[in-house]
Parts: sequence; structure tokens; C-alpha cells
Amino acid sequence: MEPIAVIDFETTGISPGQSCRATEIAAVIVEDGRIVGRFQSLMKTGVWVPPFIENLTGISNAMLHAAPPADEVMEAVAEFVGDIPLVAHNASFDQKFWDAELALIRRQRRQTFACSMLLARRLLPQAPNHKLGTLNSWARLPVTGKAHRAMADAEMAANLTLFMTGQLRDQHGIQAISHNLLCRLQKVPAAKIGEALKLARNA
DNA sequence: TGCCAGGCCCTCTTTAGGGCCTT
Repeated sequence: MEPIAVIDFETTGISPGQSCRATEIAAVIVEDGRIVGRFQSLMKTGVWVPPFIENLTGISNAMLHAAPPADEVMEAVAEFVGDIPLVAHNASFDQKFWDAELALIRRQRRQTFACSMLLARRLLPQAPNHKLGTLNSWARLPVTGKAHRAMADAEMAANLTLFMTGQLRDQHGIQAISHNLLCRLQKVPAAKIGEALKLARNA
């Protein structure tokens, strides 16, 4: 598979806007079955972090006060990722923040997102649930650090994506695995995934 | 004033409702 960039945002809430901004971004580049590059930074936006989010992520208002400005961080991570296709766990969430934070520095996303959660629902239906942490423990993937910090979660999502592409290759006999295939599979109705995997194997 | 996401997926479905998943 071509290189992919797996990203994860920590934020002050659930939907980007004036009172909800990113607090941390991590991106890892995955190539030849392993992580070959890492970017991580807190980012200062001036938006207050509610106590619930401080408790969840461990990212405090004091930590962000000393962080680099969001525009500088987003410029840097956009350069780091370049045109490499993106992956995130529940990508609709990270895509909203990626697009919103880029728009604030007058940049536009040029690549598509694949979603490790939508893929896991189809490829790993036997998992107890499809939360990132649960899937990583269930698949016995490495512990990458404190959950709900951007780099730990990005590495977990990267390892999970590698686990699923490994299954596509080894269990389903699919040789031509690409970001585009992941994007196609995540849209197949869950009940028809077997059919789609057969088609991909014979392609 | 009071509200506050949204796309996906399943089912006791399709003229709908509710859980999942991300912070």
C-alpha cells in the first residue's frame, strides 16, 4: 500500500466553532507496514478547555497557554502530511476539525480520509465494540501511551489500520490494498462486506 | 429563552427511533 497519514485531534468539544477548537494534533506516516514518521504538537487557540475535557485528555488550560499558536502548528502539520492520503478513527470527527483548522489559515485539504472505525465495523464485527482503545486491546496491539492524547491515539489507529490491512491480505487474499480500496470498503453496506471482499480478491 | 454534531447502522424499520463513535 502507498504511504498513509494517520491523524488524531484532541479538541475542546465535539463540533468545531468559535467555542470549540483543536488543542492537540498528531500525525504518523505509515509505510511498508510500519510507522516511519511522527508529528505531534499542542496548539494554542485561546479557547477555554472545560474541566470534563481536561480530565479526559489531561490537556489543561495552563499547558495550552505555553503551546505554540494553532496557525503555526497547522501550517507545520499540513506540510508534514503533504498530499498523503489520510486515515482517522471516526474520521468524520477529525475531518471536520482538519478542514476547519485549515480553513482558518486559508488552506484546503487535498486528499481523502479513510475511517478505521467504519472499516473495523465491517472487518472486525466480532469485537466487543468499535472504540479505538477496545479494538487495540482486543487485537492485542501495542500499548502506545496514554489514551486520549493525540500521539497515542494516532499510533493506535495506525496499528489498527495495519492489523486490518494484514487481515485483508492474509485472511481474505487481497493483494492490491490501497487507500482507495479502504475508502470503498468502508462504504459497503455491512451486510454485503463478504461480497465486496470477494470482488476485491478477484480484482 | 433555550437549544446546542452528525453520519452510520440496526431493528420492535422505511410515514422512525435510538445507540454508536469521536472530544
